[in-house]
Amino acid sequence: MAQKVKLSTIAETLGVSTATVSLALRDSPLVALSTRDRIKEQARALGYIYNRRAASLRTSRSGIIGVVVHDIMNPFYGEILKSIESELDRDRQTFILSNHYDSVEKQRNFIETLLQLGGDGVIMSPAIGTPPEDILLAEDNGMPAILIARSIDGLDVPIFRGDDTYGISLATNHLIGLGHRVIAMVGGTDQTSTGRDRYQGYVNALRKANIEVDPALRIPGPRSKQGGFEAAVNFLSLPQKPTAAVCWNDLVAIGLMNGIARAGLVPGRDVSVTGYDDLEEASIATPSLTTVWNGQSEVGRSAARALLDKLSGSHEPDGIHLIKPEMRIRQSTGPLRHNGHDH
Amino acid sequence: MAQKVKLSTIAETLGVSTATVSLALRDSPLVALSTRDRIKEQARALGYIYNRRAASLRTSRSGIIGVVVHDIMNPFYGEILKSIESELDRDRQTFILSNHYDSVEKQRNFIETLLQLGGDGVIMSPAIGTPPEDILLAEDNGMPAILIARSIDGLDVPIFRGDDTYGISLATNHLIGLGHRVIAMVGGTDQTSTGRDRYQGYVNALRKANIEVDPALRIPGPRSKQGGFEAAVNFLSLPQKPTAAVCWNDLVAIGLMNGIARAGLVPGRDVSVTGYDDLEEASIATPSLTTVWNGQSEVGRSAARALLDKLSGSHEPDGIHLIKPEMRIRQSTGPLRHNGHDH
DNA sequence: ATAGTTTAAATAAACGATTTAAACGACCTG
DNA sequence: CAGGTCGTTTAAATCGTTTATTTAAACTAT
Repeated sequence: MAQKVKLSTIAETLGVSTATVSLALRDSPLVALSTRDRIKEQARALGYIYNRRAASLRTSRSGIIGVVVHDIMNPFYGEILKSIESELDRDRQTFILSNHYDSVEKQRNFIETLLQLGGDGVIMSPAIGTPPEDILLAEDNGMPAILIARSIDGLDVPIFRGDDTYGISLATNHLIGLGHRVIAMVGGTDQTSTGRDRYQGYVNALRKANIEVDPALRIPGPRSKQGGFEAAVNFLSLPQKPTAAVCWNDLVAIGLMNGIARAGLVPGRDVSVTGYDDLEEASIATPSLTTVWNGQSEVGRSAARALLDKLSGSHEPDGIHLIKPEMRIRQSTGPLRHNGHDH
Repeated sequence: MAQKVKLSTIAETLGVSTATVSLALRDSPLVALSTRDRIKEQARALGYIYNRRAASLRTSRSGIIGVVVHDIMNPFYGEILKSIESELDRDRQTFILSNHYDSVEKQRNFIETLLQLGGDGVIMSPAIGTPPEDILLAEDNGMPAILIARSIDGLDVPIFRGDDTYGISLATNHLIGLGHRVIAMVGGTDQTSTGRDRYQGYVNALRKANIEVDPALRIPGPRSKQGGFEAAVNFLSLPQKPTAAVCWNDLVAIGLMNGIARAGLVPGRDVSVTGYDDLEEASIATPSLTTVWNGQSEVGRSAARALLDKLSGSHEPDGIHLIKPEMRIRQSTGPLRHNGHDH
């Protein structure tokens, strides 16, 4: 490796000061145009590489933004991340990604690392049980946080997420409209705000239609394809013989449909299934999945935008921002058939 | 935000020098044990946050490792990333992730950013058409690179990947063993080393079984679930009426099966389908997918390990490292049925 | 010509850590 | 008691930028 090229290398070979070089490379009008060109040309010729840690030590702006979610391999977060990425790219910000797998400790480690690196801000979907202090740690050290997808009680930090209560009621109403009366809810957990909101939305819809809410029709837990697949056994052996399932998300729904198919029943005909999120995959599943679009791209885009705005001081995006979900009707739901699915 | 706490803050409140504090916090035996304890306690009490950019400016080691792949949302890379993550975590290295979506330019930007941040090393699955210079840019600036999954010709950099030629021949042989003679190959591209290797493996297996290779049985292109789904139409209208398909990867295979099912045929009975990679999803697909395990976890783990070893100077992992793939037989393949799949 | 402006470049002090050589005191030892 | 050793601490240089302040040169206007 050749000797490292720095500002002073350029300065010396050109007989100017490092200050001039620094200014010139950032196109400051304080430097004469001709000098600027000469300097830039020389920088290129020498293969100069800007040292951001030296710069940020001085300026205390690193251009680094952290993003931490439950699991980046989960396509729901994947779609959010994609839109965050494209928004941050536009502003030439580097983003550091991490999973917390719902471990508060792993999440705290990440925040600490980010602080050490001088991160400018952080976008996060907080781990289950995140204490407000962990977020305050970031804020108190000058690193603003924006929440996505999940809320934390007792914390005044901007948050962007879908309107879960409303969204799940859309799905439930759709099934009720098709004549279903025994509707199970598969997956999710009461430990997150999202989990509580979705269950509430389901309950609300049933009540409004004068259908009695039977807690035994709730199969909590599953949040993945694998989970939905395994829940099928459980679902099919419910004594109430549900004719439809409102699932926690698309993954659970697809897994559940696979499980149902494995048992010899036809999802969409014998049992109606709804998903949630409207992942790309929903439309190519067999049968294609009736689901609720949860505004992933919108959530990611606005959260990133909000953070950038906050950093540039243009305005404070405080409070909660709800994205309105939309129904997507496909083949996995159909009218109630009176012969049911006796097996 | 309270006044920022730095080494000198601790030093002053304790009446020692910053040198002592620096040494103490890193547990140097040069500092008396009692002093060390006093200092660490004070650091905690004041909420001191280590400033890595200041440190790395001096030491030129940042603790940052870059990882760039085609698309982190692709579960194949996801599984690799997961094992890289856990290996790097163990060494308390921060990793910065990026997609290049096969854009050489995006990839170069990433490498440049990483250099600016003083990245210690980079693990990458190079974009299609990556010129060797782009990798050398990293190496020449003291940032060693390790390749995964894809090779680049004319470059002497360690690489870890599955043995594609061998792996795909396993799948092809499996189908031949079941009696199939008209076997299509769906997906992939000749633009990557992987693509060429897999096609070669397929051709080799057919030749060895004295089956004529018909180039028209190759449907190149698809690499995603969506792609496989769309390729089904194409596949089903081939005049040769193939009874089996060797797919580029699990995603294509699952998409293809969905497409086949949509056309009223039963994958695994009317048409045999093999995948490649053995993603978690393969076993819960309907029907469960016969596929080839491609050693993702192994690739990720060893690549990360190799980089860490190289950084610590313990040893150079030069050359190519091939992971041996293994067959996973499930429900999506079955013996040739002589009534075929006329439709 | 002279004072006053403008423009261009240079000087030097940060930023917050690490590290090396030197200082210091206490404690031997012959 | 001069000199050496050992354990602990520190002063000062350094890493590569940015930026406020100075300085120098070049115009302008009177």
